[in-house]
Amino acid sequence: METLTEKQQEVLTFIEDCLRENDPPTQREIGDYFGMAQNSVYQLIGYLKKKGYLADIRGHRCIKLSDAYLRHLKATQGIPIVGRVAAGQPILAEENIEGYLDVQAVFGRAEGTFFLRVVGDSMIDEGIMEGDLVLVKPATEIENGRISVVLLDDEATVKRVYRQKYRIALKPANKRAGYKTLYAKPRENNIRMVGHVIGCLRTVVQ
Amino acid sequence: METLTEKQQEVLTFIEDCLRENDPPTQREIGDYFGMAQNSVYQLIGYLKKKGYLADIRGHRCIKLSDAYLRHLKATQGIPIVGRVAAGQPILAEENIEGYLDVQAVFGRAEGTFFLRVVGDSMIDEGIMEGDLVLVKPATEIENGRISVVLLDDEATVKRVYRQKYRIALKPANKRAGYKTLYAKPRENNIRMVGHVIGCLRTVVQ
DNA sequence: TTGCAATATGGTTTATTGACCATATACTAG
DNA sequence: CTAGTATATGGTCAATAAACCATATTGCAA
Repeated sequence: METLTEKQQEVLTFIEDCLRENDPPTQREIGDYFGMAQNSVYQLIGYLKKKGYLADIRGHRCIKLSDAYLRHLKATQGIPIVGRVAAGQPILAEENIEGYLDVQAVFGRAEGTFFLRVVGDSMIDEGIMEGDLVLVKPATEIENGRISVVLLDDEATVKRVYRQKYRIALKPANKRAGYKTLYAKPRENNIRMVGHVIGCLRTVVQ
Repeated sequence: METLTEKQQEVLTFIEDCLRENDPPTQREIGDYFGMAQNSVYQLIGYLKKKGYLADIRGHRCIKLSDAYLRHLKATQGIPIVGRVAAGQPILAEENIEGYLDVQAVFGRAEGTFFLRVVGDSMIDEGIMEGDLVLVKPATEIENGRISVVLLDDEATVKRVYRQKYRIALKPANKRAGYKTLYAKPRENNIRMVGHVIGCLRTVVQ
């Protein structure tokens, strides 16, 4: 994106702050904040629109960030992910950051996803432990080998699920305890596919 | 919170939708949307203010949710957490929901938290696997027994950390591979506390 | 030095907006 | 049956806000 002057950046930041709080400012409010006339703001906003940071719309108290800038923010505003740490660098140095995770994008409450609290340790070899929250994306179709949630006799179970010729295999992952693969027949057993596990989350007491 | 009539609820929902997109509506815009006069909206808004859903402020295009309602939303708007599934109930039925997780609150980029990509399998018994993202809250002090991130010779390591008399113990969790506890002496080794692990996150290809 | 971009001001105009009036209807609780 | 609440309308008005004009200053690049 085109670079901004210091003043423009200050004003843009102020506008962003206001918008974040759902309180779009008037030109006068911005002017008051920075101790300048409404008119200066009018012009500043003109520049910000021309440079593509603000949406090019007119109207009373209608100031908005542009779609392009919004995309830009989204791409850079996630939580930084630190990969390998370069020798001698502070941990959050540019070199160490392998990307940014937009938590909202991952866990966005978009398509009816939900968390399921894991009971039992049958999937411990997959790093899914008792008490974890697995993020479930509802689905009705089995995808062979995917870690999925199925409802077996009104019990929600997390397993790797395979569709076989006449039955459905529910494969646990706990070598130590030696859980056995469960087999369910759609006719005989009360089984229902709930969804696929698309994430696992564990929070530790802070 | 005081109950709303159907109309009031509709209008409130519309206002919420607009605000979510940082686009506070005018009374006229709301009226147009529902096919009614600006005046009806004026009155509706009056009710919503009286019932405490909207902030009691006046001004042009200054509509806002009240603090009370905002709090209420925050408490109920997270991703639902499904616990035990009651017999015969749909998975997302009221009875099954043990709470709501406000992902933003947990992962809020508040105090400089960041994710660290886990390398190696030394903490696998704690369910922290290679490739996982551990959420790290920066800290300088060791808290005995907490899973922490330390920088040992410019290598970020996740371990349970203990402060002992003359050394620091870094305890892995992988019985199968038989990793041994590392001991580091602050004088001799280049060791630095980075932070505590406050969460672990794994996302699966969707 | 000339010209342009950025910043700044005061003043004026026009459009938008919320507020308020009178009024009407439907429905419910007492 | 009556009073009150919620919903609805049209009309008017005052406040607010953005737009735009003329103008000035500063600093930088050509």
